[in-house]
Amino acid sequence: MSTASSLSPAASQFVESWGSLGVLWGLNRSMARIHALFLVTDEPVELDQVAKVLNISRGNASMCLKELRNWGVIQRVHKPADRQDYYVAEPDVWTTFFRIAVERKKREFDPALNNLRHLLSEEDFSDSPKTQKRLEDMEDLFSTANTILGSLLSNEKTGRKAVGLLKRVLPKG
Amino acid sequence: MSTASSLSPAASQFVESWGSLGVLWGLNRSMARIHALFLVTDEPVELDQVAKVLNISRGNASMCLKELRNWGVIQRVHKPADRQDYYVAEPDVWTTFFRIAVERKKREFDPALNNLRHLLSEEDFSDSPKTQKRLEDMEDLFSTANTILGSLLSNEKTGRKAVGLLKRVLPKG
DNA sequence: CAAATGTTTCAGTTTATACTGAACGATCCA
DNA sequence: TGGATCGTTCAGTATAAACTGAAACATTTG
Repeated sequence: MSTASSLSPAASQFVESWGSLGVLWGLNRSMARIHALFLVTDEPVELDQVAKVLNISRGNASMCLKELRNWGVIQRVHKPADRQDYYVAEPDVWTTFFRIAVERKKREFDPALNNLRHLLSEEDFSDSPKTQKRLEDMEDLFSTANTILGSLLSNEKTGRKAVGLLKRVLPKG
Repeated sequence: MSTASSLSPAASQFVESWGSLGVLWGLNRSMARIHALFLVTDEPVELDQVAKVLNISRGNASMCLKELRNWGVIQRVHKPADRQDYYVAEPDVWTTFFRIAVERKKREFDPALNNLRHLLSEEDFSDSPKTQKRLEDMEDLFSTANTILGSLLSNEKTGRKAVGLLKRVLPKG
């Protein structure tokens, strides 16, 4: 698709679109653009190329690459007799999706649930039955979400099966 | 729980925690704090009280209340012989959850999917089979998500049943 | 071990988002 | 009809998030 140093118009458009679209995944604009670049590039790419092609600073590129690696959606690779770091996208988009989901649950959902549980156990809201009920329902909702997410995300294979099953079993919207 | 003009320490703590936690739902801090205020308050509350109790401007309170109403998570109510607008939270937290999910799909997911489909149909990425495959997989992933979400969210009752089923059927994380 | 090459960090800056409060418009009531 | 009450809007301001670029750090090689 793309050469090492510039992008075709089509690829470029994809990169920019993915930039906004990536917010859905929880990536910021630069991270999403970089990820898109890898998605449309077969060859391993190194930091300088990323910065140059996307017109961002090396510092930003470095931080984003690190973060994308933390999320497990790109990998660092090396070429023989070349000490530069190259990066490639995780080839399987479903794996990518699951990795991000797992990571976001860990970073965002789990602390929120702990916080909520802590609040509801420490504090006494019970002088109003209606309020009490609502907060209990809220905890139930979060706990249920936790159970389902935990199950779907504990194991990628299980998750994929469940997704396939859901797709077949659910009535058409 | 709370009187009309101030909050108990417990309620106050809940409001502040929900403020950060609400980002998970897609609300900003003020919206989440206001929503939390309604969750721990039985009586209908009016704009001035919201602004005063949460220490935010009337303008901000007004905009947030409007937005929360758009999301369908609070309702406007009136007292006889009183022309002020009062607001109460949707009492059912699952309904609240579904309304927000429906709204976010509409606002965030659907346009993203359209964008992606448009890109993949208009542009030709096919000179690299690997890249082409990845983009097709991506479209498949989004389409599948669309089908599942559409089904779960098309009807609240269906959605609730599916959630209950999932909870029972899935293996423990 | 010094120079060259490649990577990371972070203080300062830019950009995007959220918030304020005064002005305006609408509705009610004397 | 004119003042009072209540709600909304929006230009300006504050806060938070993202990004830059130069300096520091690490690694390799002659």
